[in-house]
Amino acid sequence: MSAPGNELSKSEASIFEGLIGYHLRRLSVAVMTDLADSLAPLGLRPAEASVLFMIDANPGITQSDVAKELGILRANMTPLIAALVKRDLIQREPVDGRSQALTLSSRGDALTRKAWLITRQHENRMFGTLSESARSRVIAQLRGLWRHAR
Amino acid sequence: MSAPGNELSKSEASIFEGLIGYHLRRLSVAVMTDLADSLAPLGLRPAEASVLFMIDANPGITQSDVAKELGILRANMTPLIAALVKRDLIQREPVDGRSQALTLSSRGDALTRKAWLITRQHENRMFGTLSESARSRVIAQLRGLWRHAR
DNA sequence: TATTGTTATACTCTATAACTATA
DNA sequence: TATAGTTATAGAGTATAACAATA
Repeated sequence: MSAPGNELSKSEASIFEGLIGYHLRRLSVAVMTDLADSLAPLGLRPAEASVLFMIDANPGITQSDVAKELGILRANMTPLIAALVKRDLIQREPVDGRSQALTLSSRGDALTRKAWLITRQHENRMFGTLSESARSRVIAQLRGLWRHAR
Repeated sequence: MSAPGNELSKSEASIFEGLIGYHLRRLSVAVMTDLADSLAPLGLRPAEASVLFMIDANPGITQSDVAKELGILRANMTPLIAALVKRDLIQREPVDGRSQALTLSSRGDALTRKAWLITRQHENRMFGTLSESARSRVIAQLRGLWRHAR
């Protein structure tokens, strides 16, 4: 958008300029695209990486608890988890007759460390112009708006 | 997330707490969901409403210019525009042998006014806790980060 | 040659309903 | 009765390639 010589830029701005939701969505899409591109060399999508981070921080967590934490529907967790098991990134062990405890395999642990490094580099690339205190303020602002919005 | 008595909340926070992208995405999803729910009674999705707003502000704009402004691929504009024409919300008139000028029909104009009102009410509901100056600062912040990110 | 619009296609994300087996 | 996980399915959003008609 807003390409030089594009005569629509002015009116486009006047329509959506005052809408926070518009700018929020536009930034979120750009950031997610960059994260997806950054993780792609590892063969991971953002949702898969977030599942690995969750299991890494909570060894033995069950599939449905990962789903609850990440806001993913249980029905959609099944193929996601199955793909990670098939790639030998995570292991499943029965807790009882229903639940499965999830842990990272050694390959999964190594890949998760790489994914976490890439995610931090991505954050610095996207938000590195902000000071540490500015980042904290932004996060506090976004958290507050989210708590009110949901 | 963060339901009372959920013992995973602490570790969930510790993983993603420092990531602006995480909070950005979470807020964007919540806001978009509210907007979609708000527009649904009109039979409009956010993308369709944004197309109507664009045509309203730029009568005679072509399909591909709407696509460029909104970041929608031309291939995906075809069914979107076709549906709005079929509902008699917009009209197409040939500019030359290739391009089609888009304008709102009287029904489309009436619906667009309702959609705009709903969008403003949605914004006030989501961000009404912010003062006018705080909203301007948030927009400036998001714009700056977007220009750097894309 | 480049642009407008179309068609076909495919992948991802999200969502609901119905089913099993277990608690 | 409620929960964990699965299966099937469907609707959106997004993406690429190839094509016809026109500039």
